[in-house]
Amino acid sequence: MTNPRNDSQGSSETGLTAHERISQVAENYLLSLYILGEEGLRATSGQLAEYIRTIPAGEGLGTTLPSITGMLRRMAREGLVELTSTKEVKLTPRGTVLAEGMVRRHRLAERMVVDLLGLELHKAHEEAHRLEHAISPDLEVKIRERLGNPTTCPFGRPIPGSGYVPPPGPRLTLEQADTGVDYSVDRVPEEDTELLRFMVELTILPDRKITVVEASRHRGVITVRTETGEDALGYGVAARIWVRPWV
Amino acid sequence: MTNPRNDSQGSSETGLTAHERISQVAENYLLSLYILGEEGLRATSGQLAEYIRTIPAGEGLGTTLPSITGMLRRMAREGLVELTSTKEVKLTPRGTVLAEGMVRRHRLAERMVVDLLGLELHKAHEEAHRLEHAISPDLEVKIRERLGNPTTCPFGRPIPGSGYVPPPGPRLTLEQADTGVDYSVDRVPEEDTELLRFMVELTILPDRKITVVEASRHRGVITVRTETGEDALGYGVAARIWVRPWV
DNA sequence: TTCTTTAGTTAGTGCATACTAACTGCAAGC
DNA sequence: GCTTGCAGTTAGTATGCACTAACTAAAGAA
Repeated sequence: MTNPRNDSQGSSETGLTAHERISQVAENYLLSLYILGEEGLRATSGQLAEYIRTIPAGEGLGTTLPSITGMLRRMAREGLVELTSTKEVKLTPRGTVLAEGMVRRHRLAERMVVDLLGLELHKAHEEAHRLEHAISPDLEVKIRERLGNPTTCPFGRPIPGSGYVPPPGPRLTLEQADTGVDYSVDRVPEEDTELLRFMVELTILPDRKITVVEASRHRGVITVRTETGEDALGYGVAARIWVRPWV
Repeated sequence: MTNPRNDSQGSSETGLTAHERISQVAENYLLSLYILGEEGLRATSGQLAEYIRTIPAGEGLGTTLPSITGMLRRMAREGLVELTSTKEVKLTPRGTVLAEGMVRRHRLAERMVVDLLGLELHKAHEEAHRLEHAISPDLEVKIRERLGNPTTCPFGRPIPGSGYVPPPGPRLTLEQADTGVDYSVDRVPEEDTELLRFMVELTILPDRKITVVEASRHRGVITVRTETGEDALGYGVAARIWVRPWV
């Protein structure tokens, strides 16, 4: 058996972490399930497959439906998830705790590689997908301290357990935004490296100002103005960029 | 198959890294073999078992002789090692390159967690054993830059490919050191956390001054004076602390 | 209502990695 | 020169996690 280890690490701090030893594959599943939930998507095997496909961090894929069924069964056996009758996957309380830990470490890792190590933003997500498995409770505390207790990742998503408070005002996508109104970027997609490069260029980044200059629905193009210039986005892309009113 | 992936990352810098995708277990073996070589030990399965036992970073042990035999066979098949007739294990050129990479990342990780994240020294080795598997060529470059191209890990061991030049003068263990002469600590054992705590306390740390006050072979005790005080060490411990003449 | 499509499961396999138990082959003692 | 012991291998087995192929059930099209 590869799994059954009972470390008794136990982070000395907020008591957030249990840090049981589960496989990296299971860790990926937990993280994926958490994020699906966060995005309000139905957590089915199919969705899971889709999300897991975006994890490039190497290992041995695990992307076909049967692999997922099998893995979920194992995780259900371990008490990490429940398979509901409607073919949906639910995190158990225990699974939720572990999933939160993964997401927390993932987003802290993103912050660390960007803020502390100066990695280019578009590489942060992928790097974090490796590092998230390698951060112990002790190290997590140090990273958090060193970063000054950040509450979001560099893409604007909240770090679980960080005391994140959503900024006031409604959150909407750029697609839904009004023309001529100033918005603050809330969060941006993190996994599309090419898109990210472009967004860094145009400073479409969390907390930067953005204004829709023109939305041409029939052309499927939205023109935005940012601190650094003006450029056009497709509706599909615009729908994945979240903004909130500029204060 | 879990293995056969052909990433084409390729660090943009010194050309040190190929970064093929091999399993973490194989990575641990490579690292262990490299270090056995470095210590001048005969790299047999038994030695390997012993060293691997000191890797606490979790996974599924792998510590019995048969496991090691099997793993070595697989690695031989992959062209990472050669099993000589004398029951010794030799790294192939390819294995050597990969092993060096592992050791490099391991020691950079140690530096990072200590110098950049403020982790307590006695935890550094274990953390690095996790992180070493999660550092991509890109990230490695950033870490190295951020650390100012260190040439040794915090325990005084050279970082392969860093341009480390051994300091002048003979290197000897504290056990062999002359009484009353000033030495500079060269390297200290890294895996014994309790011992490390003590050494941190007494500043028996690389580049610090140390003097043997009294060596009492029959009692098996060596008394040393450091910048922070004076205390006694057993011969066994003293034999694992390397020093060089104080300049 | 029947047919087809789609999502998901079950069945059957393969490989990596771990283990225990039993064997071999050399070195050290007597 | 036998015997004992240790180091290491071989045999046999288990588990995790991946895959393909074949099945099923629900949803939509005809």
